[in-house]
Amino acid sequence: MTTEIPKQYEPAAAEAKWFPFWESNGYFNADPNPAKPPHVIMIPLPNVTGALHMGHALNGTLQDLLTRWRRMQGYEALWMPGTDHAGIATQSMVEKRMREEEGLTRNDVGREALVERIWKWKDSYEQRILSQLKSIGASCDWRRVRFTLDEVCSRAVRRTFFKMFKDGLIYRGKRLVNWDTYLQTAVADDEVYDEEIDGHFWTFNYPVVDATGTATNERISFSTTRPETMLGDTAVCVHPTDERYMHLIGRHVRIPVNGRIVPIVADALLADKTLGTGCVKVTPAHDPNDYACWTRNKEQMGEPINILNPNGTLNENGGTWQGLDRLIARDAVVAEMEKLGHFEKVEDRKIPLKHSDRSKTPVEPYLSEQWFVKMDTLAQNAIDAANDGRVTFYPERYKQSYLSWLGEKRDWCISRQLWWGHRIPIWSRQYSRDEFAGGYQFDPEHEADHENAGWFYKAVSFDGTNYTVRVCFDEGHRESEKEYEAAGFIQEEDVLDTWFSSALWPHATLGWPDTTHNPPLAIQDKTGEPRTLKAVGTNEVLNYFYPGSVLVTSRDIITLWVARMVLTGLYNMGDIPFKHVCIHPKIQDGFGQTMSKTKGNGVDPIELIEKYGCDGMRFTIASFAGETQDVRLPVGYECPHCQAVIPQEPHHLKFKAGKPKIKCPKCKKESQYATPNYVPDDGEQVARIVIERFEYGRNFCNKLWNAARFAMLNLEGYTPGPVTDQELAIEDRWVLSRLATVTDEVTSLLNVYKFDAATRSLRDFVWNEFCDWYLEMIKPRLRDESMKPAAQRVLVMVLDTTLRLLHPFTPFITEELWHRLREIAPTRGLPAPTAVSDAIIVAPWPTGLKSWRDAELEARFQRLQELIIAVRNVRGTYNISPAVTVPVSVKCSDEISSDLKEVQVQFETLAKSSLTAAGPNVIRPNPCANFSLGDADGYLPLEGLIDLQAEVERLKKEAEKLRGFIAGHEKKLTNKSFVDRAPAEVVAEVRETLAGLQKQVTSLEKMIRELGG
RNA sequence: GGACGAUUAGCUCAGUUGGUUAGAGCGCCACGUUGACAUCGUGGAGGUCAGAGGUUCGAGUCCUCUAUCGUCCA
Repeated sequence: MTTEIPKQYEPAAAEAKWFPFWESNGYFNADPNPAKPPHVIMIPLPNVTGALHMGHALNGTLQDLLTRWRRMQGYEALWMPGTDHAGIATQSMVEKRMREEEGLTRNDVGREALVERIWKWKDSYEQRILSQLKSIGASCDWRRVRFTLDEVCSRAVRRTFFKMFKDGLIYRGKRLVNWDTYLQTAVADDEVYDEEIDGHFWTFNYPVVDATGTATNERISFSTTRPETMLGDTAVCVHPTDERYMHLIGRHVRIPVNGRIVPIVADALLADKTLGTGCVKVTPAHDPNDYACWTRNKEQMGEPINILNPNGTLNENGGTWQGLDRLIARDAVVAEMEKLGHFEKVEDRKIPLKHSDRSKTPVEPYLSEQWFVKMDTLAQNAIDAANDGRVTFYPERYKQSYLSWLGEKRDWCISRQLWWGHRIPIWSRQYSRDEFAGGYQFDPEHEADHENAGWFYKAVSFDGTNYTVRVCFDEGHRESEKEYEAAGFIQEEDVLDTWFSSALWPHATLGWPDTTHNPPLAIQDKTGEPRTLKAVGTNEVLNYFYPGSVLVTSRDIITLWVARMVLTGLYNMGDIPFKHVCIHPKIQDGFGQTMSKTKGNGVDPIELIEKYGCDGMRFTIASFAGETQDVRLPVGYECPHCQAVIPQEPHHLKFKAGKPKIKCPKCKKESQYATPNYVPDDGEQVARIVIERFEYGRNFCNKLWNAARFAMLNLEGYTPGPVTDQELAIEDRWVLSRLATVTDEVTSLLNVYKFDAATRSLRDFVWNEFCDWYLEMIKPRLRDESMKPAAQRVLVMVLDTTLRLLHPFTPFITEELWHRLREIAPTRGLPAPTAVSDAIIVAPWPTGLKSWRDAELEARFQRLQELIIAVRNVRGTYNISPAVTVPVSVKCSDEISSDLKEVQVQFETLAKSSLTAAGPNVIRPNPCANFSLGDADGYLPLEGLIDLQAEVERLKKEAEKLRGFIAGHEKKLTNKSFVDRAPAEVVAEVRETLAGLQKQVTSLEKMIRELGG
């Protein structure tokens, strides 16, 4: 060994060294390779609105873990990286900043300039995100990085839209959106927030009319907070079983302010008998609930009536009030109703109102023209794929949310009134009936040629007055597009929903729809000749890597994303995009709130990596990823003055003006603290974020480091060579048996994505078995020249296998140790050694250890451990100085005694004691300290060191505990139904345990008597 | 309103198909720096498994209800 081995693991050094090593050697790259099976993971593309937090770190860690594991197993393992343009979120961030910093709106700068600004934003965040991913050790094929708006992905979007339009799956329809009248755009549901405002609650009535439209004496009363919407009413609605109104159902009322006659409909979902008058007005174009009611009662109500212009003023349906702002019109309508005698009362009321997050103004529900994808067949295909098991969810229960959402088959609204995104590739023009009949200016043959060539599709619709011609082009026909533009065709202003492009991610990133070339690499391969095969005229990358293996994501996008990927994969590729869907927990802060960018409670993984090391972070976070629970990470701030940890409180997360400070309760000093809301002053000592749970992983890494350090310090003179059965000590056979078991466990746990159990299994093995017992037990042999070679060989083999098992979890430390170990022991293994690989990242995953498993030996070994622990227990109880070696004699069967003699030397190493005698004839010395294990009784003659009175008490207490135990068992056995009905082996087991307990308590009682107790 | 999940030690979580008197890490107490590791070692204290019913020979585990929390969909 030439290099010093530090006493502490230094993560930063290993991280800086090994990531570039892996990347520059091309170990992350995956190319079609017929000699290997593929394993493919597509990253859940992070959006470019902001930096990653611990939720992403968990997601990334698991994908990397799986990728590294499969790579070691011999798969051609591709982990495809990339980012998402996230339409509305990104555009609104940029618009907001532009407004705040320059006072400009998007209309001031125009479409092109805005989009250019957003690209700049994207570039900087994408870089940040990708570097964060690299910091967590992500072994993505970085050459293949994609972005949903890049050329490759855009082509896929364009083709999919074209195909769907041509197949009649895309149509134009009306939909209620949240309309921001200030910014004059629709905003998504997650871009609005609720706020209570002071408002009014008016009650009016409408006169009921007879068949001729003449008012009767009856009136029907209702209440509203938005009287102006009366102008758009298309019905009033009552509950079908409301006795006050049942006789009116099917009759009509007249809206006094505009004279329109509308029906009285019955709808149990909208009307509530117990609220107010029990009757409500229905304005489908301006209220989501009313709109839903309209969809159920279309035939009676007629078309919804939109009364608003995009800027919030009344349109032509406002009659005399046309052009007035809706709020001014509101007063006018109230006054008119009062004048006409239909006003009943008004009261003040707090009204919850949706506001646009972007303009902070109230949004209006607004019926607008949108583009939709028909879901019936598409959704059904995706449902079938999950039902017949082509797509499997882990854990299984998440299949339900997938199925129930798809089962609704609600058509997918894909248009967004934005500038950042894939612009809808439809050009349209209206023709009057005469114009259209007078001949169509494009040569039909010309169009037919385009259509036959497969890149052009035309759809004509007629609304009774005008014809609308819509044409759709596939990608790559700009000249033809220009021809149509010259003829007055205009391209749609709207862009596609971001999810439309991310739905194509699994095949778009592999180059679809280009089936004749491999997809271009985003970054040129620095490792020389790429391994990509050079067959001509096919897309081998797509052929080889599709369908993918597993999608790793969190449950909140099962509907938005997972379902849609399956649906488009089936539609475009005729095959599912991935076989497994692994749903992992969500990361919450200490208050049970999901970490998110908007809440400001996100913790940057980089902070934790700096503090706990990348591997420590990964190991900890992998230990969270099990079947059920979401994970809480209580956050603290470390006082820069005294290092005390100050727990985070909710107010720390609220945005405050100025530089927020935190006061340390211990040293009473104040300091600025790290939050996503502001940047601390330069040179200021900042209270950094700490999450103490991550010490778990950091400590584990340090333990591993030191175990390996110990091993390497004791490998002087190591020689490779076979190890014979005779050379294997009991601890060797035990540790190998345990290692074989753990290897099996970890492998099968990873197969079903139980990362938490896998980390536990590994930690327990490394810490509680390898370190606590095995390393201690081989110390004597390592000091003995004749026994050393075999001990070293076993030690090296166990360490080697352990490192490989750990590599997917903790890649950096294992790579570092692998290289250090390789210097000393480049050839190793049992029973006969072989040369090891250049790097652990490409070392084979451990297999074939089964023959080492020996359950009987493990049981014998466990008896030895219990004996050692019992001795330690006595030492602990009497606080015997570690400097003192205590004598122990053990009364036991010849069998146990022979095992004991084999490990006699271990009593010194493990319990600082000397085994003076063992066997059936051992006589109990008196006075002494005692323990009983049932089949082995131990005596420690410690006159002067122990308090006999206390010893009697201690044994009595122990016996008492056992008697309780025994009572429970006896009770069971005297219970006839238990003996009769429980399975025989369970009854036998209880009998056996009881016998052992009785033996143990008998021994204790004897000891107590002999001590005079 | 619907669906899914959670509630186990002071904190954060395990607990496989029901089967000894329920485990881990951190924290806490005592002792310890002997040549791998104080980011450590040894020993210890600490839980009527949210509450109430039920099924069963036997329930943390299965069923019903209640309470609280989380998430998604309306």
